[in-house]
Parts: sequence; structure tokens; C-alpha cells
Amino acid sequence: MEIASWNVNSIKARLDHVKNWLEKRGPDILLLQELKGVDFPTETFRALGYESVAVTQKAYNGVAIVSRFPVKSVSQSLDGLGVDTHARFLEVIIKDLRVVNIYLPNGNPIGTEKFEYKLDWMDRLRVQMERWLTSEIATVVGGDFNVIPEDIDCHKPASWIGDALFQPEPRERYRGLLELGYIDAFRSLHPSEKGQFTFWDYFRQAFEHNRGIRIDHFLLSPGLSSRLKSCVIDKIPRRLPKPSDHTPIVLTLD
DNA sequence: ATGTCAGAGGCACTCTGA
Repeated sequence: MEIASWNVNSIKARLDHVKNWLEKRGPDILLLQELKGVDFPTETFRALGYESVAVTQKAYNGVAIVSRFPVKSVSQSLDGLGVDTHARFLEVIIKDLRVVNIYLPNGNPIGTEKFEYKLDWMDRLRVQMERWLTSEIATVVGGDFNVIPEDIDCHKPASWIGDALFQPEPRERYRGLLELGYIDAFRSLHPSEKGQFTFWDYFRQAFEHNRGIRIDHFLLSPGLSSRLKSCVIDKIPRRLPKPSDHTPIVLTLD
């Protein structure tokens, strides 16, 4: 079972990239983030052999799951006080797995209500993830977490010091999810590999210099550890003309 | 502060978010 995650920074602008990549890599499931529009090209994916579920909003955010296997929709928003008006969460059941796609709030700039929203969102995510641990179904939470977990996950910590993605509060919350027992699939298989990133700024040839950050993650419930086969970052789409600023991460489970 | 890209509104170009 191959599950991929890709923040595409507009599905409309990136549809050819996504189609070509699906045809080439052929994962069973693809989690998409930052669709940036209300129209989702369901028919395009159906023609490629994938069914899809999407939660969208005008101009911003938006997440979708496309799958070769039947998808049973469970929830389109994170539980908690108040209604989340942002399209950032999608929980489905595919085969024997709970598959959760998240686009965690960016939170910049720090010291604003945007940063508070990010922390609140992470607290609510934690509550859900604790709940899932008590269920019989194994859980994969994937997507754009907008968190740089450790110093090793960025090219130069000093240049991210004032950024919401690198603040102690979100990083502590991310570590808290690991303390619950969830496994960071990529880091567990590559414990000390440096320079492994999923996002590079469009500015100043960041990709060419590998000045990036690792913010797209797969967290696995503990029972999946024995099924974890590989987790790799596919940098090829980031080299194409007009790329997303993120590149896909691909998880393989037995 | 800068750098680049995408969408929205509305038809030139600024604004927002990332």
C-alpha cells in the first residue's frame, strides 16, 4: 500500500504535474493540500482510475484524498469548540486504514491571532489523535503540518528563528504527538539524515541550493510500525517548470 | 525588508496568504 502526500499550491495550476506524477508513480492513495479553489477535478482523477473526496473553499486552503480503493468518508472537519471555517481536514476509511489528510495552519506572523489559531488547531488535533489510539483501526495522519520538528529538518535554524513553523510551541506540540506513540515515518527510517526537505521557498533559488525545510509528514499509529516499509521524498516534481513549492512524500506500508 | 507565486477582483494592478 503506497500513500503519498503533496501540497500542490493550487490544484488548478498544478493539474498536469499531478496527473503526470500519478501516471508515473501510481500510488494507491494521494493526499493533496492547498487546492486553493472550489472546483476539484474529480473526473480527471476518475479517468486515471482514482476516486476522490475533497473539501474546498474559495481561494484558500482545501484538501483532497484520491484513491484507487473505495473511500468511506468519515469527517470533513476537526472536532472542537466552534466550527472550523477553513478547509483543512479530511478523515476517511480506506480498506483497513483510517487515513487523515491535514493542512495545518501556517501561523505566520507570530504574535497574532493566526499563530494562536495554529496552536489551538494543534491542540484539537491532539485530542483527535488520542481518541484514534483507542480505536481498533490503524491510523495514518499525513499532510502539510507546517512544523519543522527538529533543527535537522531545516537547512539553517538561524534563518527560521522568527518563523511560526519553527517556534517552540508548535514544535513541542508536534513532539507531544510522538510521545503519544505516533511514529514520524520518514524520521524513524532515516534517523540522522540531513538535508531531507519537502518544501523550498520560491525565492533566491532555495531549491537549487537545497535551502529547505521538512514540514510534510506521515504520522503512524504505533500498531503500524511493523508494516512500515519505506518513506521517501520525491524531489523530481520540484524540478519541473512552474512547480509547487512543496514536493511529494511517499509512504509504503506492507 | 527582501525574495516568488497563485487567486481574487475586475480589466491594470494591488492585495492577501504562503
